[in-house]
Amino acid sequence: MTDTTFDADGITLEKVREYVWEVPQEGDMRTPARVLASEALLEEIKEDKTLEQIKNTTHLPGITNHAICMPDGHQGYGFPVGGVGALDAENGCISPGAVGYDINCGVRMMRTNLTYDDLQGREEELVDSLFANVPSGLGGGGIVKAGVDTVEEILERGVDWALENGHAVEEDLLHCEDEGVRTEADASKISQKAKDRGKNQIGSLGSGNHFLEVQRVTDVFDDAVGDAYGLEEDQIVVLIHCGSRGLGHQTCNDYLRKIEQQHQGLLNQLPDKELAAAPAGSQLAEDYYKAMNAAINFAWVNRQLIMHRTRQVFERVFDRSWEEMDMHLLYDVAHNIAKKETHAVGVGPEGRPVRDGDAVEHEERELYVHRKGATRAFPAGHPEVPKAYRDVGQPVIIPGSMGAGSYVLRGGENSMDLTFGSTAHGAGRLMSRTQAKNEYWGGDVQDELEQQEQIYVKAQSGATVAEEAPGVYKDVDEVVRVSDALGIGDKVARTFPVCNIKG
DNA sequence: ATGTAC
Repeated sequence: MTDTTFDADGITLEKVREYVWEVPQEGDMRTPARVLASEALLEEIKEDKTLEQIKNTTHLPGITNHAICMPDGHQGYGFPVGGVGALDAENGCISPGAVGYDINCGVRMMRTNLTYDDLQGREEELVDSLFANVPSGLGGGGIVKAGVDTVEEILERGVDWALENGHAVEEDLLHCEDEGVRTEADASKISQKAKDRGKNQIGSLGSGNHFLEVQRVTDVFDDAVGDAYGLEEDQIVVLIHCGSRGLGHQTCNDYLRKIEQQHQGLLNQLPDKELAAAPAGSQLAEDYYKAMNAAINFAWVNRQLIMHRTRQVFERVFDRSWEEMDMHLLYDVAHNIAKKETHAVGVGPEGRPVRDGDAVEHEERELYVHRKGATRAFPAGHPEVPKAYRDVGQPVIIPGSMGAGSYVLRGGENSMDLTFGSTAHGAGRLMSRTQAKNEYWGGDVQDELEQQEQIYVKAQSGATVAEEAPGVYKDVDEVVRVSDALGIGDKVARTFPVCNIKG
């Protein structure tokens, strides 16, 4: 390691500038790979296959500018969790592994006008009531029990279905990425098996790192943006982190197998089978995109039902209407998706995308922006930022571990130039689930959190608590510090857990 | 992440 390079066991990164590192283009790489991280985070990132994977990603046809690894990057299926890959939507490809198994895993934050004082002494009652009323854990059981026809409606209509069926109010849609619906969804592109898995899971948290957390706002770093978001110190908020459950998982699996079979030519060009991709314009690329959009809609309805049920739980516990408690959706943002987006891309003399320094002009290009474990972070003024937040930028919600709290950021000024409008999505794991279960015991973790931090955790399984112990995660403060310093997602507020329910 | 294994 020198001032300008970082040696990571066989892969040498060159420092472009503070927090920007590059794996130079070589061999069959189509572009360089970039890692946005501090030296401290790089020391952790280099411990697994993250760097190799982000390098592999640059082999995908149509990769534009560079494959990008976020400060919270870690190893995933083929493509790192914490990766952004913008692939040309005309001449490139789309890759299910670069979206992730949990299609539209994401987070939403709901505000309240309660303060920490209002809750103290009632944490147990609240956590018990949430746990009893919000389905969680592996397998079936959701807030809505329905048939496949209902699933199909949800797949195509997204949160609009929830609105029509009394699980949402109009404003909920406005404060959701894409207003809670991907219109290019087609339920007929989702397998019967996936729909069958989904029909018993409409409105359910799931397991693993998914949770519902009641939190208090401990810091507001930017008063003006905090104001626009309706956040102030000591306020109680609710954070919901979950995805598309078995339906999304099945959909990812279905299309990976089909793409592996039908696009072997492309597969053979790639260094890792897990990056299997369908060429833009192919039938499977179109089908996967429509299916993925449908699974995205399912996940938004899932988070919506859980949020609305949480309003009802608060109504019972605090004996007031949710409107009186000001329980409005701040924002819902996905962190496992791909989307056709138009971005300004540097183009060389032959009209092909080139690195910015070599560009003779910039052109608007349509790209499949894959964000896997990465959050959209559009800056102020972007037309896709809801009107209420347009002047300050899109809210970005970064969940931390259950002992460390979470952050609210706003899309930064540099995000469009550096990351196709994206930033990190969380703390990132430090150790595997298996390793975590050897290091921790769920009951001990729970007792310690309650006694030392006054955090009340209730889970279906002790193993899940061990797997999610605060110590298995990277330092979320450092991840957010780097995002803020790069100007891709700026710090707005920090929260700390009060009650947490999980699978 | 996931009815935690093709």
